[in-house]
Amino acid sequence: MSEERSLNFLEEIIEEDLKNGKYKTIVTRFPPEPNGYLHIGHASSICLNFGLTQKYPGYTNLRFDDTNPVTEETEYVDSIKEDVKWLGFEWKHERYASDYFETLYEFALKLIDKNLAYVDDISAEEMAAMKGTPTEPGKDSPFRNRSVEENRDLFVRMKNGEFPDGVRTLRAKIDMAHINMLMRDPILYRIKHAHHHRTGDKWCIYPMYDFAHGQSDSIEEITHSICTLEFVPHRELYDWLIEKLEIYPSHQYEFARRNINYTVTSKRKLLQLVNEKHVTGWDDPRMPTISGLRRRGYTPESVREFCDRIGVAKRDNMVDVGVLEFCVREHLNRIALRRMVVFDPLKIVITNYTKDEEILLSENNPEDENGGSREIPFSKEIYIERDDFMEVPPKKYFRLAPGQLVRLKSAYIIKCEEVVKDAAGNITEVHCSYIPESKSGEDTSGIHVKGTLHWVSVRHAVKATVRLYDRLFRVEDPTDEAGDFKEYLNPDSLQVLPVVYAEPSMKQAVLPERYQFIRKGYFVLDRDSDNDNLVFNKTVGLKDAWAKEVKKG
RNA sequence: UGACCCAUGGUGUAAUGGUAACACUACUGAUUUUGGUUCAGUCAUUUAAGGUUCGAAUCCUUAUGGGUCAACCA
Repeated sequence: MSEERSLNFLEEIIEEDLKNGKYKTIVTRFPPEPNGYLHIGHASSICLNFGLTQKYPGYTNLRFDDTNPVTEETEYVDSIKEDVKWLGFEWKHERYASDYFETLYEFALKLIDKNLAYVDDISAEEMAAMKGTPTEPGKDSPFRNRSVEENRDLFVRMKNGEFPDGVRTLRAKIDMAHINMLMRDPILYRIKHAHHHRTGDKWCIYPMYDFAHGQSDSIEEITHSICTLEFVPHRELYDWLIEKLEIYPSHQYEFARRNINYTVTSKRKLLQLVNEKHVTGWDDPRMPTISGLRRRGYTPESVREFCDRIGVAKRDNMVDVGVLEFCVREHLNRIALRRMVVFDPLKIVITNYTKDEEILLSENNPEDENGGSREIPFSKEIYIERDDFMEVPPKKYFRLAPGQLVRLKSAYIIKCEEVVKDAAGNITEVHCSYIPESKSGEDTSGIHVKGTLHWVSVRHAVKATVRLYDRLFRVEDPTDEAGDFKEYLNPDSLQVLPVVYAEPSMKQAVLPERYQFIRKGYFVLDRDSDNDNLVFNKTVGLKDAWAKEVKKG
């Protein structure tokens, strides 16, 4: 039973650290900024950080990187917590960078006292101009050599609110000619007279990312601070600050963010889609957000499985959504209740059926022996799917056609006898005969048919609404195309079928339950449902070999 | 015209100097009361060129390609 699974590069680092005694336990953190909802890319980071401390001794904190009050809101904090929990993880401590504002302020003072930070009065424009370029060194600010006393005085006054936004900053004194642009006297604090979602109006100076993240890691004694590749150049500054501050040495490690095709995973872009109403909200089922996936019907298990399968590495990647879809199908196939729902009805009249009705039994899930079964009423008039009948069938079509036999799932074999049309030539109904000895479970007819159709009794059908989703974008990588990424939105990403016909047991449909509409796909009840109308979201379709066959021609 | 990161099938991830593996996709076929599921099978001389070595995807050099860095964002 020894499942030899190779380690990813972070696990290798950790095993090495554990083996050589560098650490006895490890501490990681998941550090979102509460300025948007979490998306599938964050799920990878969550699974990674929490997964590591499930595998190795230690724990994971949830830390909100809330150092920019103008973009952050409590609504986001709440959604993030909900999403992490939904994914199935428990954090040890819930922390906020804002918990540390006082300490961070002390840290800044310490740097000033060591003559490693100074207050600068130049404007943002001047600063940018003096920053240099990757190939040219920057220039020292004329305020770079202020005395420690003056810096201290000015910084305290910045904190006390004596200056308006933007007129002064606190910068680290490193090297304006440094080859790493981030080391060219980075800004540590800026003035923002803004209301913070947690500290209110207490502060008017706020630390920058580089003066908050590593310090928070250090305060929490995070051993392995894992972030994405774009922070690689920040590591040098991360280490410099920890060294100069003489605080707990956390270490930063970077991995490549996971990209998925036909969607975008950037909070900024997702926010645009929400604000400009291209979707109904952060949890629109088409969104790659955790809340969108949840509403779409994805299970936490399937999302975790996905993250596990795509792994972690340092190379750029573009994961096919097909993997995500495979993961939900795999899980849903095991747990979803099978139900029959006809989307586009064609009425079948079984001419030789003389009973008023009868109750048939059908299994809830063929994958689950203990899944039980439910009752389905059968009668003389039923609906089948319009495209399950063809007057002139192509080769290899084994659904209903004139003279052809077909089985109605969990019921009888029927034979098409007559096609009824209206004056315009449209097929209005199809008359069939049934074979009484072919009843499911007690079939003595000896007849074998290739096709089995789902159906619903006309008289007993329950009306419902179904929402079908397609990929949000028409192209694999919308951000890689010319022009605005929104030009590449898929105009047909949502299709609503206001009325579909479901078997009566669907009246009992409940939200957490997952359903497979036989031969259609997986569906979940949406919160927009009410007593008068059930609304279902399509999570993902079934694999469809026939559709492929048809496409091939 | 700089620094840093990266390069293995269509895709993602392994192989940690000893005859390239797993999964997804695609394609075959078998089973099937879901054209689903399940099962069996097919699909790469590891970006290139040198070098080290008995032996290189792995180490070295160079080239090529991709990515990142000049927000008072994170």
